[in-house]
Formats: sequence, structure tokens, C-alpha cells
Amino acid sequence: MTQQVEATRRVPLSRDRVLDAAVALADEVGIESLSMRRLAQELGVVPMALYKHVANKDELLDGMVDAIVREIDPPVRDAGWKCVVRLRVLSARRALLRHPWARRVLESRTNRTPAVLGYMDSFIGMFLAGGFSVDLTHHVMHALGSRMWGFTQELFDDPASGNPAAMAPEAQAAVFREMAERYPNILKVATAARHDDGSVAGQGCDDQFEFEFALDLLLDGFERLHEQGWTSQRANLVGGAPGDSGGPPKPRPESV
Amino acid sequence: MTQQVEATRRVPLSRDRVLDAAVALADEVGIESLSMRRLAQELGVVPMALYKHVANKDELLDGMVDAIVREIDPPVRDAGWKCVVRLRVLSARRALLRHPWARRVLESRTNRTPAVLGYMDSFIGMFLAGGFSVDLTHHVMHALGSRMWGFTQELFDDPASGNPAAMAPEAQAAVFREMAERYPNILKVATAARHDDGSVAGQGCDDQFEFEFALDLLLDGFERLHEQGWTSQRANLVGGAPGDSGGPPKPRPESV
DNA sequence: AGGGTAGGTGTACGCAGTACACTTGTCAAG
DNA sequence: CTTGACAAGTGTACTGCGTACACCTACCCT
Repeated sequence: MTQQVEATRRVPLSRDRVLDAAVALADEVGIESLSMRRLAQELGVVPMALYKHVANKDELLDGMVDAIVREIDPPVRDAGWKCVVRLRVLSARRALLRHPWARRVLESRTNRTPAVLGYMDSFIGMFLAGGFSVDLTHHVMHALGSRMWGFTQELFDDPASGNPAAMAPEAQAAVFREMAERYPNILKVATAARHDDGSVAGQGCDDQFEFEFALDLLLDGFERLHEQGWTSQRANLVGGAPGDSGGPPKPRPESV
Repeated sequence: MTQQVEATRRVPLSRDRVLDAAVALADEVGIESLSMRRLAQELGVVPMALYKHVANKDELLDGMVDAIVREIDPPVRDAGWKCVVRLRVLSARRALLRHPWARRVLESRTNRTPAVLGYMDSFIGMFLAGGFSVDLTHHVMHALGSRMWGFTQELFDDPASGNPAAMAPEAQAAVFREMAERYPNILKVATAARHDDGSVAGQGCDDQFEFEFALDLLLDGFERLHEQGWTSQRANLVGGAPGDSGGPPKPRPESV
């Protein structure tokens, strides 16, 4: 009988099991529905049991982020910095797209977890290995910002339609007319983006294309600065703008 | 006596009064401590009273965002697109910096409020007025992304120190040693960024500089594409990559 | 004078995170 | 074989949240 109980006995929880379950649950029901109680239930356990394996919910979220970040491929070897960086970012993008909630969580955290730091460190290393100065690398990392993770914020998601097709065509037309009047420019680019791929209701534009467009624009900018031997003339902080060292971005002090 | 009561009687709530109080409270105690209950208390009113003026908390947050967005200056007139865009973004940045919580709220919302749409519309208008094609404008807006609002995500905030100076120097040294071992590249750029302005404990780098650096890098990129008459050859979606129309960003289909 | 209505109130519900004291299962040492 | 320590899981309870719903009340218009 004892044996039977042991046979039925669940495998004990562990931090990894908790984290994996949390990731799976978030994938399934969305991050906003991920609660300690719900997760516990999923694991067939009482809520407080989780606290034996994670300190609190924040630490749980950190662990989830770390798990995703570890999915990102390591940098490819023996290639130019541009290619290495590009592929790495696109790998990150793939990982993040597998878990749509990851973007939000990553943004909400003041990321100091090991995997995140490790990723950033190796990211910096890619530029340094490519011959970038520490100075330029620093600014370039800032310029890349969260695009390092492979996401854009789609502030722009299909502005014309609330629920794509789930409203009466008359109401749809009314919304459309209203938009045309109030936000003519948005409408222009929205409709232009659309009849490229024919659909009105579907996804307005190709996110992957937009992402790579922006990424390449930045990388090309970095390349130009690097070739020119750009360096941040900190002089423009204390005095007049010196002879622009050839590079384009030369911030004029705008009196913030 | 009735008069006396009337004299003491509070001015009635209104949507604007609620919104203003919410903004002020968030400025003061942080967005995460802004609750309906707390806000009601601040206004000397019972929580449910607020619901006579805002539908729910989400709508409250939307209203708060709108209030901030309305603080952004209108575009300057009679200047080149680059200057107009630049100044507008920097104005947005100033507005957002006045309310540190605004970034997070703006990001968390699926922004469809009037002021936000209005801002985006006029933003698009600036490029179109500068002679950009609708097509290029579209991609450029994506590339700008949330930088349109004047913020970077400071994923990078001073990686070496938890609480700047609030820890024992020995512990500080230990952390430092640990960092040096595990994240040597982060350490390199962090320390380099630092001794420029002398302080070790303070803000590691000049956010405004970083922001303008990235912004100008993008704007210069836009300018180059515009001058070249760049256009997105959507052909690369259906067939082979056509003769690159001169512009740098030419996404290779990377098999996402 | 009367009644509709906008604005403010009170009570209550369900859900969240988690503190704290407890039982239970496992295994090593005596 | 007992014992007892320790890790893992439990139960109960607290506080705070957003908000539904029924109610009151003071004012304006007829």
C-alpha cells in the first residue's frame, strides 16, 4: 500500500519545474492571468508551496525571463560583427516571439538577472571584437536599446480597427469615416500598408520586415560611425560644438 | 446654517479634477502605488465616487496618458522636416520626463486614445510634409518606434550598483569583483562611461546625450533613404531580392 | 410642489500576494 | 529500530485591490 501511494506520488516540485510550468502557463493563458494561485493549481499544489522554491512573484518573473533568455542562440563564430550582431538579434527575436508575454515582462523588470546580464555582456563583446572602441560600443548599445531583444513596440498596431472583423460593417464604416476626418495621415499610411498584401482585416503590415528595416538602419549607422572613427567629443558638454569629427550625430544642446 | 454647509461643501468632482489628481498622485507616490482607493482618499471621497467620472481604472490610466500627451508642444512651423521632428521628439521627451511613470503606462496600453492618435497623426504629417513617400514614412515610423515619445528604455541603468552608495564598501568591492569576472565587457563600458564625468556612484551616463545620439543616428538614416528615393521593394516577399534600390537596409529573408 | 437626475455613499464580492504556524515524508545517525 | 532533524507541502488568515449594485440626497426644471 505504501508502495501504491509512492507510485501515485507526484514528483516533488523544484525551482525548475515551477519555472517551466510558469512559462507554459503564461504561454497558454497570458501573463496577466498568471497568478501564484493559478500556477499552484496547475501544479496540483497549494499556493504557498511555491514559496518554498521562489521567494515571491517578482522572483518568479525574473526566473521566467531568464529561462527565455537562455533560449537565445550563442553568437555565431567567424563572421563580421555586423553579421554576428544581426543574427543574434534575430535569434533573440525568435525566442521572444515564442513567448509573447516575454516582451512585457522584460520591459517591466529592472533586469539584473544573471542570464540578462550575460546576454548583454556577450552582446557588448560582439562590438568590441569587431573593433569598436569602448566609447562607441557604449553609445551603440544605448542606441540599440530594447531592439537588442528583437522586439519593437508595436505602438502602431492596426489603428483603424478595434476588433478586426467582429463589428457590423456599418459601424466599421462609421469608424473609418471618423478616422479619415480626424487622423487623415494615419489613415494614409495604414491603407497604403494594407493593400500591399490585400487584406483589410488582417495584420496590417509585416512586422518582421519592419523590424529588420529598423535594425539594418541602425547597424548601417553604426558601421558608418565605426569606419569614421567616431568618438563622443565630450567637449560639447562643456563648451562649443567642436569640429564635428565627421560623424553625423552631433547633438546640439537643446536646453532640456 | 445651510449657507455654512454650502460654504464648507467641497467643489464637486469632475473628470478633469479626477485626472489631474491622479497625475499628481502618480508623480508623488509612483504609478504602482496609485490605486482607486488611494486616489479617492486623496480627493476626500469614497472610492466608488470616482466611477461616476471614469469608467474604470484602465480608462483612468488612458486619461492620464492623454493629459501628458497634451503637454507636448505642437510642431514648429517653417523648418525642415528633420528639425521639426527632432524638436517635437525632444518636447515629448521633456513632457515624459516630468512624469516618470508615463513611459511605463504608455507602453502598457494599446494606445488608441484621441491624444495619442492625434500625436501620431501629426507626427506622420511631419514626414509627409517633408516630402517623404507614404511608404517610407510608414517604415520610418516603425523604425522610430517608441523613440517618438522621447524615451529609451534604460535597460542599462548602471549595471554595477544595486543601491548606489547604500552598501558597505566591502560588499561593494565584492560585487565589483564578481562583475569583473562574470561580465567583463559590461564592466568595461560601465567604467569607461563613468570616469568621464568623474563620479562613481552617480548616474553612470548622460541619458540626454544617449537619447540624442540614437535619435540623430536614426534621423540621418531616414534622410539618406529619403534622398536616395528609397522604396520598399515588396518583391522580396514573393520572389528573389531585386536590384537593391540603392538604400542600405535590405532585409535578407532569414527564415524566422 | 414634485419628481427626475447627477453625484456621492455603503456594503459586499472575488481575487490577488503572502505571513506564519502546522504537518508530513525522508533519510542519517545513534 | 528508533529518533529526530530538515526539507517539502498544507491551512488559515490578513491586507489590499477593482468594482457591482442598491441606496441616499441635493439640486434643477417644470
